[in-house]
Amino acid sequence: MAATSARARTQSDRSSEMQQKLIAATIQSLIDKGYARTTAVEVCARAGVTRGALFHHFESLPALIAVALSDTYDRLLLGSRPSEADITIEQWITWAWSRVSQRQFKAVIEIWLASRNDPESTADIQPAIERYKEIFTPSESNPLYKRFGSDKKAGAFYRLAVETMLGLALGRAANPNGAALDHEQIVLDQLCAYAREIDTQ
Amino acid sequence: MAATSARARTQSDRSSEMQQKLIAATIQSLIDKGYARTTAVEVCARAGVTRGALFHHFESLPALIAVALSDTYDRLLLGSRPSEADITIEQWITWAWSRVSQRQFKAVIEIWLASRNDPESTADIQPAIERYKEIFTPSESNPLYKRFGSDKKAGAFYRLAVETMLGLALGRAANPNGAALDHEQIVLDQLCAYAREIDTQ
DNA sequence: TTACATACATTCACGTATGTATGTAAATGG
DNA sequence: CCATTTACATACATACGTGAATGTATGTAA
Repeated sequence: MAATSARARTQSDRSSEMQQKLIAATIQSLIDKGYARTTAVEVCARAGVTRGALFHHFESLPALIAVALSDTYDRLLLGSRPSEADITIEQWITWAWSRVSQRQFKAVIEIWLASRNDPESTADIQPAIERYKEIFTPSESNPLYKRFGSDKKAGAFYRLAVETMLGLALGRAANPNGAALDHEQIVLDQLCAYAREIDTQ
Repeated sequence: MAATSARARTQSDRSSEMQQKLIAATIQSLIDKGYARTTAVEVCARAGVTRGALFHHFESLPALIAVALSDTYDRLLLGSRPSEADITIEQWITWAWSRVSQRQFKAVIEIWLASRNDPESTADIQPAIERYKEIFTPSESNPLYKRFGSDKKAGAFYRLAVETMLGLALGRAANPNGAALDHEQIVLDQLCAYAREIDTQ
């Protein structure tokens, strides 16, 4: 009953479905168990497959993690990017925090920190990390920054706001169940207050 | 030539010297190799002793890490706390960053994030983590906060500044050799600018 | 100097992770 | 419809980390 397209299950369908299952299981494992305990056994158990499937589609676990990171990147940050035309800094903060505060972002932080210490995986994962950082790193290729970067103070505040939100995200990641810090809203309100100062200037 | 007090090496001397050696090796391993690769084997190799020594003085590796964390806490943060009498917020930021920017702080972040995911160690380490957070968490027991917390805006900024510095510290920890981010100084300058606004109010 | 406690070193038994080699079922193409 | 490839599962070899058991050296008190 379930699969209406059950008959058209081509090889390439099986492949991409399996890969998506493994990617989802990887991210969830990173959130639940952290980087060190995200093993091939753990990921495959969550996906309901054997390690044979993983090693068929990916060269190694770090290779899978790298793909999972890029996938999360696209899904979380690029998909819903606000139009750069007439956005205020306050609106940008609201948008950015709505992304960074997602549970999936803990997976990103885990990878940032832990993969750096893992020589077996750093070669695979580092390129994906660099891609990730671009969106928050002001540069000419970043349309949002071009909007704010012209003004010196706005540019400095842009970078400050990013670091503040990363600090809050780190606090969530280090908290038992990823719960928000008590003073999270206070910090965000203060950040928005500073943003409005610049917006109304 | 080295040890002038070579003759007075009592048992308790040997113990505390060994414990200090193990603590130092643990912190350095956390900085160099991260939490997951800080094993009992690794720590003992750095300290130049066998695992027998470690397990003689500490119940387990997590227990040693917990002690190392508390030790770093005292050394890094409590030792040089500024006098709360007439400090400005800008001075406080300068002091706090001079602490958080130390390489040893990467060890703290590693523990914050990774030990949470390690059920074997969380019972040992969590109490030490709680101790750590107090100094940055505004509360009645925190003399620095009492100085700023009376003013609502100053209190909000205090918390914001902490999160911003933690974000910068995370960036350093995730960087190859713990190098500073390119825009670190820009963010700190902006933070100080906001601090002066409140100080001169 | 004898008797004991403390401080370590050595060894081994065990669990768990990785990578690979081999087997089998499901698609695809002639 | 059969040959071949693709997609997985199973089994095994290897490596590494932990913890406990046991052995040895060094300090300490009678």
